[in-house]
Amino acid sequence: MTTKIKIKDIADELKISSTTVSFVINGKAKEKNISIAVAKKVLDLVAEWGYQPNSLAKSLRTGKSKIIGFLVDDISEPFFSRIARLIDEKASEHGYKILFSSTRNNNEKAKELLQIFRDRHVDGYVIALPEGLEAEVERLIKTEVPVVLFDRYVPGMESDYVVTNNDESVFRATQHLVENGYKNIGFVTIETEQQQMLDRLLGYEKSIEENGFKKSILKIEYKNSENSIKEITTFVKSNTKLDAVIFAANYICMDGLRAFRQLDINTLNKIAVLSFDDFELLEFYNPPITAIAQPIEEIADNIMKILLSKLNGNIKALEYKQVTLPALLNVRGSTLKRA
Amino acid sequence: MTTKIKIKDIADELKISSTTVSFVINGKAKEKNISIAVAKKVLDLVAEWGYQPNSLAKSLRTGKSKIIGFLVDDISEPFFSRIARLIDEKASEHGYKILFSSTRNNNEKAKELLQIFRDRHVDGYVIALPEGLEAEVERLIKTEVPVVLFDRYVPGMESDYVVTNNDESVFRATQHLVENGYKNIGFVTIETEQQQMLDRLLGYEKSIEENGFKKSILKIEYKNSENSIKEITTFVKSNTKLDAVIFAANYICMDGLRAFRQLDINTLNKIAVLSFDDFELLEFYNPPITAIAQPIEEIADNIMKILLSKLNGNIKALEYKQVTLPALLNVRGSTLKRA
DNA sequence: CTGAAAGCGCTTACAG
DNA sequence: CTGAAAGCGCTTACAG
Repeated sequence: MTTKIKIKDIADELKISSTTVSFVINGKAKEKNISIAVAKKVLDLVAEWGYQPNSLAKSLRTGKSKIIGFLVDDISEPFFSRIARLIDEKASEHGYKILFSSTRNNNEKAKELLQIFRDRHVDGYVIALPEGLEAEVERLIKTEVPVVLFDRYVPGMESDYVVTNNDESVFRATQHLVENGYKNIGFVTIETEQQQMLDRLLGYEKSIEENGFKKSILKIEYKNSENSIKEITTFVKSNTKLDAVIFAANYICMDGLRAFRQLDINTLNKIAVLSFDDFELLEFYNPPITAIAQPIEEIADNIMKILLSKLNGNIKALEYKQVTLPALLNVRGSTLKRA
Repeated sequence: MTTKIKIKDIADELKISSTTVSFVINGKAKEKNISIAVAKKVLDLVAEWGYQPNSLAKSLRTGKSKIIGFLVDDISEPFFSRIARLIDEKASEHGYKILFSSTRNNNEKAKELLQIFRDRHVDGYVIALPEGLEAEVERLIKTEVPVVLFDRYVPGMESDYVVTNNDESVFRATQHLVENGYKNIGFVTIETEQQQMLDRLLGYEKSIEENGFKKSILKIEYKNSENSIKEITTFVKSNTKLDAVIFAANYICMDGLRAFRQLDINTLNKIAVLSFDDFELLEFYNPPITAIAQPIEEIADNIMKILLSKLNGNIKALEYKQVTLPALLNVRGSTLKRA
C-alpha cells in the first residue's frame, strides 16, 4: 500500500500552507481569494498524486459523515431491498453512502443500532419504524437530525414520512372485487397497532359497509409462518361462503397461498385472491394474482428529496414533510368477473 | 441534544487523567496495572453518564473502523439480499457494521465505490466480484486488507473465497433429468467469462457427454430482460425436440418462464424446467419448479468465519482460504419422470 | 500505579 | 492573497 498522501504532503511539495491547499480542494479558492495560479498548481498535483482526503479526519472535524442510516425489519424482504437499492443509487449521486441494518423484530437490537448510527455520526436516517420503537425514534427526531420515515407512520408523531395511501388503495381494491361480483370478501391481516396495517383494514371495512356486505376479518397473532398458515386454514374452512380474500401484506399472502395449497382444490378454485404489495411471484402464479403495487420508485424519490433538502438545510428542521402516495391496482386473473 | 460526553469529562470529574480512563474503558486496566478502585470509579461513571466513545476519533487514531464493505451487483436480488442479511447479523455480533452497495453492472461506479470504502477505512470486504473488476480487486487484496469473495472467483487469482460447487451441482441436476427419462436437454446461460457460469455449463456438458446425448446450448448476449426473452423464445422454437431445459441463474429462469408463457401451451407442457438458484417463486409455480439451491446460511457462515479470523489476525494475510460448498437439488413437479 | 503530551488528518477563525 | 495554530476525541509511547 503506497502510504496515503495527505494535505501536508501537497503543501510541502508546493511550499505553501495546508490552509491554502484545504481551501482549494474544498472549492473555496474564489471565496478565499486564492490566486488562480496557486489554485491550479494545487489541483494539478492533487490529480497527479491521486490525493483522496481522509474522510474520517474530515468527519471528526466537521461533525458530518456523509453517511445515511437505513433501518428496516428485514433487508431481505423484496419491498425493503428494492427501496434500499433505489435509495442507495440516489444517495451515491449526492456523495452519501448508506449504512443499512435489519432489526429483525428485535427491539433491543434496534435500539443498539440507533446508538451505533448516532455514534458513527450518521447525517440522516431512513427508517421503516419497527413497532415499539416509537418513543426512541421520536427522541431521535427531537435532536433535529434529519429522519425520514417510510412504509409506516405514527399518528400524532411529528415527523417526515413517505407512505402509500393504504386505506384508499385497499378501498379501491375491495370495490374492484365487489364490481366483479364477489359478495363474501374476507380480509386477512395481523394483530398489530402499526398504522399502515390499520389503515388497510379501514379501507376494506369502508367498502364492505358501503356495499352492505358482511365483514370477515382474520387478525393473525403473528409468530411464524407455520402458525399463520394454520390460522388462515381454519379461517377459510370456517367461512364456507367466502368467495374472495384480501391479504394485507406480502408475507401474509405467501402464507395464504401456502394454506390454499394444502386445502381441497375445490374450495380453493372458488376463492378470488388479492394481495397488498406486488411481487414477482404473484405475476407468475397460476392464476396470476391481482395486487396492490406500492409505487417503489416514487417512494424512494420522495424519501431522498426530503432527506437531501434537510441535509442541505433548505428546510427548517422542525418543518415536516408528509407525503402520501397513491398505489396501483394490478388486475390479474385471480379476480376475474364471477360467472 | 445533550452535549456528547467525552473521555476528558470523565477524567476531570474523577480528577484523573484521560489516559487512565481510556485504559479502563478499553479493558486494559489489568494489563496497565490500574488499581481496582480507580477502575471501578471509571466504569461506574461511564455507566451513569452513558458515555459512548466517539468512533470517528477512535478510527482516526487506530486506523480501524469496525466497518465491513459489502459489494454486489444488485442488493435487491434475492440471493444477495439474503446473504446480506445473514452477514449483517453475524457482523453485528462481533461489533462490525456493514456498508453495502450495488454496482449495477457499472464498473466505473464499482471502482468509485471501492475508493470510497478504502477512504472510509473499511476494515474488510465481502465482494461478489463484478466482471471487469478483477484487476482492481486483485490490487486491493495485495494491500493485505481482508477480502472475502463469494458467488464468483477468478481462477489463478490468489484470494479467499466461498463459492458453491457449480459444476458438480449442475452435473447432478442434469443426471437427475436423464434418470427421469429426458433425452434432449437444453442449457440456457449468458455470454460471459464469469467462472461460476462457465462451471455450471461444464457440469451440464459433462453429463450430456457421459450419456452420449446432444448438447443444446443457448448463450444469451444479456442486455435486458426483453432481449433475453426473445432469444429464449427463438431457441425453444428452433429446437423442437427439446424436452427439458436448465436455466443457469435466477434471472435467466425468470426470463425463461416469461418466454414460456408467451409460447404455445402445448410446446410448453412437454418441457421440463430446472433452475439454478432456488427462490420462492419456483416453489409456488405451477407446476413447482425443480431447483438447485445454494446453501445460503453456510455461505454466509463461511464468509464471516474467514473474514473474522483475518480481522483478528488469526490467519496470515497471505494464506488464502477457499471454500466450495455443495448445493442442494430441490426436486419438484417440473421434472417428473417421463411417462 | 498514573499522567503529560504527541499525533491521527483534517478545517477554520484569526492575524497579517 | 496566504499562513500559523488550535482543535475535533481519541490512543499510546514514554517518563516517572
